[in-house]
Amino acid sequence: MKFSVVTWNVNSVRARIKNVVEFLKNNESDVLCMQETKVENRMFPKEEFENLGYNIALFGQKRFNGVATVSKKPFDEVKTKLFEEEDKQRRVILTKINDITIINSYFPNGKSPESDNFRYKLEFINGFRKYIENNYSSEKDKIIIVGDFNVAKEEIDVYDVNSMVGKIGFHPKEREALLNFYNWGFTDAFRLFNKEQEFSWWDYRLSSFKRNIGLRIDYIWISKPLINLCTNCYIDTDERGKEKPSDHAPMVASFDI
DNA sequence: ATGGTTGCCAAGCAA
Repeated sequence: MKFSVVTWNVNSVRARIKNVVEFLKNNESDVLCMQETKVENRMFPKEEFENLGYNIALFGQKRFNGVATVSKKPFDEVKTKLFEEEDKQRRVILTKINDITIINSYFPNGKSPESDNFRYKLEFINGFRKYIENNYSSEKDKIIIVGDFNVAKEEIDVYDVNSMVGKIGFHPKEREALLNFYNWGFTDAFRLFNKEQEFSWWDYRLSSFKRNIGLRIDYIWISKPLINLCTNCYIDTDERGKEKPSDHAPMVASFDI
């Protein structure tokens, strides 16, 4: 049976609701994980998703951050506040559907490598890794980590390595933390199916999308039992070119479960 | 080039 999981930093779910509803109608996604919903739970546009047959799991806050996972199948478990480092800001929500755990995550941006925000970013990534290694087995558990990780994983994931030296999103310290997290035993689903350079985020400024100046900072990482079940993974770049887009494009992974 | 754009929410911050 086909099972599709989408991650999308929507940059405000209320500002993006038309694009999101249109996307779900066209794609019939089983699970959509949204980041930067920028809305507290009581103000979340629930009806638009319920009308399309989705169950909703929310962890929102006013103005900033906020994550939401919607699923056609009911959730068997919903969990927030997974680890200490993300306690203050609402950035992570775990859902379980059958035997598959999906963790929807919005990693801190980090502002600049000299800032407190950057130290928080590193603590967040390290705390997240600890939570995963303490609670899951990469060999046995079916676990999917998705979201806006705000770090480009490899050189191919940035538009120009030289101009990204020391910059936020590609600083050696955050890459080291991210790769350490990855090496717990994840596989980058996108790279199972795509060898070329592609991006998932383009700055709103300076016509970055038109010039294809972007980064691949959104990911779908899967544990070992899911590798052979994953049938495709791609970035829906067209979505970034539509009217009133998010600065991130959705990424879709399909599974045969 | 320390700019530019978007969103929240009504000034300035975060991205």
